Amino acid sequence: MPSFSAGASTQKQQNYQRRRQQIREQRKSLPIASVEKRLVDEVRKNDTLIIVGETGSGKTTQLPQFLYDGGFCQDGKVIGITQPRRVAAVTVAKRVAEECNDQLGKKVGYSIRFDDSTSNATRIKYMTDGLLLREALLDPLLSKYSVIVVDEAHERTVHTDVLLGLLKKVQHSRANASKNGKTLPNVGHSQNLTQKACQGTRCAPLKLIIMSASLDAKCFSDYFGGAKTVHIQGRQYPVDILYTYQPESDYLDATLVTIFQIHLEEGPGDILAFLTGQEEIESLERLINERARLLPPESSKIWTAPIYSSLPSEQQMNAFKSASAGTRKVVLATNIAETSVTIPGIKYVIDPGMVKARAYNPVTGMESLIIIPVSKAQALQRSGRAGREGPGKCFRLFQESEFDKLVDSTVPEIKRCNLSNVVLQLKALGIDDIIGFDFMEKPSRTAILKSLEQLILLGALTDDYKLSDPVGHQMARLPLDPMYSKALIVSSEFKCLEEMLIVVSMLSVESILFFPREKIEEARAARKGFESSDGDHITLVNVYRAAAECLEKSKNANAKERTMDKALTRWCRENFINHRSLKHARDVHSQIQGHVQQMGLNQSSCGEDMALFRRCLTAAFFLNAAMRQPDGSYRALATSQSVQIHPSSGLFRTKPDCVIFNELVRTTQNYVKNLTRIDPLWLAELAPQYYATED
DNA sequence: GAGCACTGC
Repeated sequence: MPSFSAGASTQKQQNYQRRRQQIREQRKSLPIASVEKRLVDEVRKNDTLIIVGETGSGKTTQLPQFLYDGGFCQDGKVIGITQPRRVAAVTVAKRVAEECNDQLGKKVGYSIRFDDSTSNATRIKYMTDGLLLREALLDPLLSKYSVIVVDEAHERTVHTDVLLGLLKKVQHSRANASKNGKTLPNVGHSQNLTQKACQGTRCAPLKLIIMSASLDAKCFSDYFGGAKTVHIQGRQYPVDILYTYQPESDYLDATLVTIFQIHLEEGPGDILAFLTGQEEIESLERLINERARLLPPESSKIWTAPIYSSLPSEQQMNAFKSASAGTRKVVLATNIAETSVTIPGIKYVIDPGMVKARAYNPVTGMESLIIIPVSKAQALQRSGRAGREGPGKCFRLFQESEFDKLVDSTVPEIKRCNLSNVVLQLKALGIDDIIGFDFMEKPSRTAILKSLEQLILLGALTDDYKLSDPVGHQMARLPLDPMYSKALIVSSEFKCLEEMLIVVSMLSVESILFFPREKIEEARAARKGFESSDGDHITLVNVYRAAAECLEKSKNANAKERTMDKALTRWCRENFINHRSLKHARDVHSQIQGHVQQMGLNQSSCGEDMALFRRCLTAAFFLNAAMRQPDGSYRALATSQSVQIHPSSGLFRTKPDCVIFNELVRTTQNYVKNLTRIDPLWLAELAPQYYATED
């Protein structure tokens, strides 16, 4: 026995040494490794540095370690690195912890919503950009950070843009604070918050590093007063770009033809085609499989793998599997494959040049999804997906002259979405002048005014645009759409917070009920069991409670957590409920419950009194009321738009006189979703400020 | 009788 165990441990030791050696070599071979000293020097010399690093440069994993070794974590200070996506924050943190030969959550950790793996010992902290914004509400000077690295800044998410504006301000405040010792200037931040944050600590200047993969670093540099820009080489194989000679009128058909052209004429390697949505993917998949049957028997086979975000995870995994010998994999993907996931084995990319994008009309306040041409940067990102493992080819299904006409980069999200949440956050950070705020790219004046107006109607702002006390402060603390935050506060007064907490949790996630085309009747029958004739909100409460009951039952049977989860998964399958969404809703529920407890809101249930709950829904969502018209259509009262009840609503057939709704989407026509029937008289009674009687 | 790019707190 002793000799055996000694052998095993020697073996283990050898494996360990080999792994360490492998990591050292991988790190040394990264393009960024050769410029470590120069980078650390530049960070020492410059308060703000822009780093342009192409894919594969190693900037995300290496730079924080260089800075740590360079002494930027002295006095317990932390290096924070923000990412636009949760999964990136987690995977990079795990990798860096391994490179540091340390347990995750010690020196290296990550923090994302619902999942915190940091400790007092954490010095290199990966997190989502939205989370850092939340931290700023509690510590406006972000005083524990010596360096903040904003990664993937070129993606220009709303969170990134707000964060950049905020960091610029924080940097000024901290620079002045350290110059003046303890007398603190008030640079936009509310005075008492700033003082509290700096009490007893010396606020050293904040180092900012903006990392971007796009070549267009000038906009970042300009924004930060001509900040120094450093370029780091990437490691990417060459990709041949091919254009069509003629314009293609039908990009779906052109994609189909190109897939078979590659399959029959090009060497081995998988294909990735970018489409705009689920419907296109499903129809192209059918077409490919029909045509694949006509291939000559001696030719190699084609295997299609769809991937888009609402596809259940097990089915998404298909796209990552390799095809069997003699078969070519064709991945049909939405934008999810552009940045969020990397699919191995891709040699050919097909880019029809279109994308489904969110659009916002600040006049009507309506968001919609429209299909538009991609930007140059996006086309570049897509073609890069062919060069991850070897030289590749990208087939752009448009002419080269069309490429030149594309916009350089995608319009930042902040210019095409509802800003209520952004404005509320900025107000809570003590930034009062929103119109004058130094955004990197300013949203339209109309959009800002629209959100200010909405926040006043919700009672978050006073008539002179100040954050109201306590409602505005409470609303800003809740990580929810402002209208949902307000609904919780209202429900506390109506004594039905328990029900409203369930409703806002369920409304905050992707759709809970799902209807597979092939089993539509079964799905409908399953929903009958939860359905309320009063409308969809109460149906959602019923679903949530039934799921909780299912979990409670298996808990009483002393089941282990895994068994409980299995029971719930099965229950979801039987009832045609999206398990991922339900789990997410339960996470949101428990997080928000913590917040409302701290705020001391009245946590009671309305019991069986659903009329009370509907009155509460009316008081909360009065801005979204619609009346039936003689022709059977509806009119949204706030905007006078003509709308229809979406067929997914339980009230689709009933057609009540008056409803409140939570979503207005424009597709083939204007649809309202998530409805509850109400008495029209309640509007004037419960929202007199808005529905003052006209006669 | 319709359908939802992708994220995030």
